[in-house]
Amino acid sequence: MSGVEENWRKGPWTGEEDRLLVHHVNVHGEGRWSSVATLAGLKRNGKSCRLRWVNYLRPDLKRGSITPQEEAVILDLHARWGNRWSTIARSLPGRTDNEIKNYWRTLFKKESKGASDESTKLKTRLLMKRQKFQPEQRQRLMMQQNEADMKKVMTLLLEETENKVGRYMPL
DNA sequence: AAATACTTCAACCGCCGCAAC
DNA sequence: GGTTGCGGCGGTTGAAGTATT
Repeated sequence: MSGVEENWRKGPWTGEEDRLLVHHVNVHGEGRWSSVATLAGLKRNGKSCRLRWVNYLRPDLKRGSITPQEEAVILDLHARWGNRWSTIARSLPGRTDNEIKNYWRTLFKKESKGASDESTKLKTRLLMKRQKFQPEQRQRLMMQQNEADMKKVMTLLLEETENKVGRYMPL
């Protein structure tokens, strides 16, 4: 314990703070977040800087709502991996773990309220799949599947869902 | 038009694993 | 081998926005 109480800024980021952080990362690259505060002139701790960059400022982030195809991918991967949001996010370029986590929670709320349209029927089916999936099996699968395998799975899944959920109404 | 309920999502918190010392 | 600091992760919160009454 250092015992030193830092008075880091908290709460929503201002435009100026964003600008400073983006500039810093553009010049120095990602990483070494704990030193970003002093280097970039921000009164934010490293975690806060990293989070802001990863979840909001990264240039490769995809804006806009989750597509039906992405939703199907999320549901299926959640059935495989459980709440491993960062793992799921790696299969959805431009989407963050935070975004997926929030989306899942929203979806789950809707689900629990009960609905009968086509899209929710598919969601329910996929959720049932998840419940049947034993933890040991999931563990074994985790050990077996490498990144290349995942890519294959994702390609197949996307093709499959294009056909299955093509009639989805966007949320 | 105002009050209230509900939803969304950015950001924080606490924990864990890992690397450096 | 123990300690410390950092990055990353998942769970949670609460402010702001939106819908409903």
